[in-house]
Amino acid sequence: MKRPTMKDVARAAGVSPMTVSRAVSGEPGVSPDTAARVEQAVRELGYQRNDNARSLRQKDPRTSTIGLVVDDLANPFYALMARSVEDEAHRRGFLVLVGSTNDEPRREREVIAAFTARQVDGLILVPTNGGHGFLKQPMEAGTRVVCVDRPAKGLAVDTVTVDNRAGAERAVSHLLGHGHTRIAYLGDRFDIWTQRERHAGYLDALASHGIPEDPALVRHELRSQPHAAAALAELRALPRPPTALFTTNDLITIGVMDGLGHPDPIALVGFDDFPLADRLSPPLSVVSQDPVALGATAANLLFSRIDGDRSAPRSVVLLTRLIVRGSGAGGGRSR
Amino acid sequence: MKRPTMKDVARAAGVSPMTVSRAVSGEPGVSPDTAARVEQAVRELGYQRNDNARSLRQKDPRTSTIGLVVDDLANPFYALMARSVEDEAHRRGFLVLVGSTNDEPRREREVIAAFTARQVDGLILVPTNGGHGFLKQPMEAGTRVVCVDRPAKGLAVDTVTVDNRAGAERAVSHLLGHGHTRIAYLGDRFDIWTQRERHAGYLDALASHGIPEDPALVRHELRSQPHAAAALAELRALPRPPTALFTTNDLITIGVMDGLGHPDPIALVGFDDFPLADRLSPPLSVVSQDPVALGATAANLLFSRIDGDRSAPRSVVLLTRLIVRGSGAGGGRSR
DNA sequence: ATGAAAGCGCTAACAT
DNA sequence: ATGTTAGCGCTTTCAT
Repeated sequence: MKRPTMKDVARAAGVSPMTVSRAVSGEPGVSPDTAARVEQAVRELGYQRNDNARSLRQKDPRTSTIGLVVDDLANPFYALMARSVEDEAHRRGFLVLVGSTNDEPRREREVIAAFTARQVDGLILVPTNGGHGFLKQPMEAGTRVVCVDRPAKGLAVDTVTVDNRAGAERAVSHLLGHGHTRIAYLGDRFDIWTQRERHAGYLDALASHGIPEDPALVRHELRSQPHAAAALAELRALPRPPTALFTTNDLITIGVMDGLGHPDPIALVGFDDFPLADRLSPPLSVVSQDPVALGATAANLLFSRIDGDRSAPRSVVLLTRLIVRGSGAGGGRSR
Repeated sequence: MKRPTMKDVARAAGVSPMTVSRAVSGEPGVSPDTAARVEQAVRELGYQRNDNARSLRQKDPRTSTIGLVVDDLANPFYALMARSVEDEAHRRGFLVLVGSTNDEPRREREVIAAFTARQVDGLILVPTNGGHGFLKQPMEAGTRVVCVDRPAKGLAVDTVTVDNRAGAERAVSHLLGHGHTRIAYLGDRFDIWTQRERHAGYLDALASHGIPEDPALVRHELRSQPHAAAALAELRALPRPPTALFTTNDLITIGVMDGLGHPDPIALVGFDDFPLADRLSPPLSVVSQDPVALGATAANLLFSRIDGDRSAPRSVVLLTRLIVRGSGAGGGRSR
């Protein structure tokens, strides 16, 4: 039972393969009568056009396939983004190949190489911190690229991010506004661009309120919930412990939660909203970003490039939103 | 700047295209000296083999691409599954096309048709409730199919599920063991196989404890958190309200949470574990299933089929686990 | 409206 | 070890 080809359909319908091609692709120049006979043969044989072969020969060399390369598809944030990209692609008749990098430059390269070898028309990329020179030649050959969530150093392509720095600044200012002066920063890997931005926003807020930075209150490289919990315990053991916390992603926020109430209450604002954040005690105040909007914006940019837009690379910054729920007011001298 | 082909590389290296083919694919019969010259030309031109063209001509007609079709990629459960499938695929040098169906048979067909038109070697499918006759011809033509999370009615393929019925039975028995006799069932769309199974498990537990079923306590079609919350309110207004709840997915569990404490406390066991379920008040007792294991198992089955396994379709049932955290003990006469 | 010939980029099969 | 020929399934181009 091999896959039938146009030749088989042509034989069954008593026409030439070329006529089948036209009929199957809905092109003009086929009489209604012939079209019906072809359709009949297609149904009988269960014929389906081989789109790989098709795109090999077509004048317009598109495969109608894009690649989506994220840090980790299992991360709800990227899952939402992926779904959003998929919907935009589906609307346009495009398919989506997905790959996770684990933030490893080597795996990123492997995945992208496999994608371009399949002739994807474009790539939506959450870039790792590694170099991206390997993208130059595919891009010259026509592969369009859009970065999302973070920019790729030295890569001049459309990029969609959120205002990480301003969002962090607002979060920390909120804590400052409640009278806190000793605000700890709990962050993830500092080699991730978003983390550096959020740290800069933290410093911005302190500076604009005339609070000197205390290095003892800054922790980077918190890569898991236990790391975050341990960091909080250390901070608590300080001679002058913080009265408030700024956590830079949901994992850290959650990791730190259990230690919020005792011995003294500590205020908290976290980056990233997540389900149930409003139902915890205390309800968590967070900076929220919209992964669906990120994905849709990136996809729209990519498709306009695929459709021929050759203008200069654009940089789109989406806004974050501070959601005040209560955890930012507790602790400190305000209570 | 068109994409260079083997011909271009051949010219640059002063050899025939066939030699380039052999060199690039690492096949024997190329002198080290020639291989080096080819490699040099490849680098200079930024050549990359066109794998679509390759698979068109190869004896073994594989594309090393599989399709993953889920209900909704944004759902954390399927996102975890997808990541797990992707990892298995990556290990074997396969790529993954993804598509969401929204549980709509029509979109399922569209997505699968687009996948098979790209000659995917196999499909991992969370089937909708619609018919799957359209899969027959691709399968005869060599496309392997594995169902996951739920079976496809009338489709004889490998299927990986969890013991939904037994898991539900255990959950409800747990509540019965705490003295509850009026246990409500709050379920999602009854046309979803997993929901019917969980409902059957609910009835099993009642029956084995000699408790008659009370139709007033059974609610289906709860498709969102507000629906679930409203259903609980109605149940509470009953002359003889339930003292415990069995909820059949995380959305319903969460939707119902706010109404758990007042006016009377109600016990709860939910199907599906989710992040922070242990940190809510009360901590939620749940039946947990492992999406990563589901994905990995399905992928392994699929790849063994792709590798030539022609044995009869298998059905793999993974076990769920009852996680007792406290919410199952409250309410009822046990307090 | 239909078909024949050529060729997309690659590799199987058969030379040499 | 290397090259030549043919052809995968399709569409372009140019007939008719």
